[in-house]
Amino acid sequence: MIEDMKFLEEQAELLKVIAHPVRLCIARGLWRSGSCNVSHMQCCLEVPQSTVSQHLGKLRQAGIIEGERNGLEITYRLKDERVKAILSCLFSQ
Amino acid sequence: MIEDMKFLEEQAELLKVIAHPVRLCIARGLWRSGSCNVSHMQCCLEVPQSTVSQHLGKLRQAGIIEGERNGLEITYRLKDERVKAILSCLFSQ
DNA sequence: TTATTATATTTGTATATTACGATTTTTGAA
DNA sequence: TTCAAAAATCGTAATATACAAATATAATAA
Repeated sequence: MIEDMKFLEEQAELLKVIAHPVRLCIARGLWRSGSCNVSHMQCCLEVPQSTVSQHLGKLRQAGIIEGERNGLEITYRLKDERVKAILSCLFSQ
Repeated sequence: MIEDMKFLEEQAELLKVIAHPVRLCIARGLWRSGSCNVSHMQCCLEVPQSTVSQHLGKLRQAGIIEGERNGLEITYRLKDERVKAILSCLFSQ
């Protein structure tokens, strides 16, 4: 019997949110550049606007990113330290 | 346009394999203890034998674990360094 | 041999995830 | 006001995943 199943489920959930090529790409981009607005992500990723927005929604809901509105645009940035650490495991050198 | 989409897809796939509470529990257990046989995992996890075996199959197929047979039993161990690094991000102190 | 234990694989099915067009909301400018 | 741009949400079809029962395989002992 595992006592901390709840904790394991939370960590698995965190991994699941970044375990998608588009979301991982967004997270890595934010980790590298600091911030980015949605339009720019869209043209980099070459997927429809609604698809990008849905992936951003998942990342946002998980508390991995947060957005700040500047006029029409919303600029996102990474805000989860565990995710930053995982990204550095996967993408450092 | 992202040039290394293939690489991103591989890394996302790796994350997806460990992004499940049972598989994450198995991976963490092997990371902590070095090795474990299937029967012992089963009684810790309290899920049916076929379910444990299917999760082990996914981990094995992804190259994250490998098993060695000793008589009737098979002892697994972690063999992926990236996964060890991710586990230490999630579970160190 | 036959029986038993440990593990893997197959199969059916329920559930979850994903993609994407259409629509809506929010904001700022004319 | 009205319009256009940026982003979010909705509806839904396609795909993937998880699960457990049943069956198969591998190793050992009697």
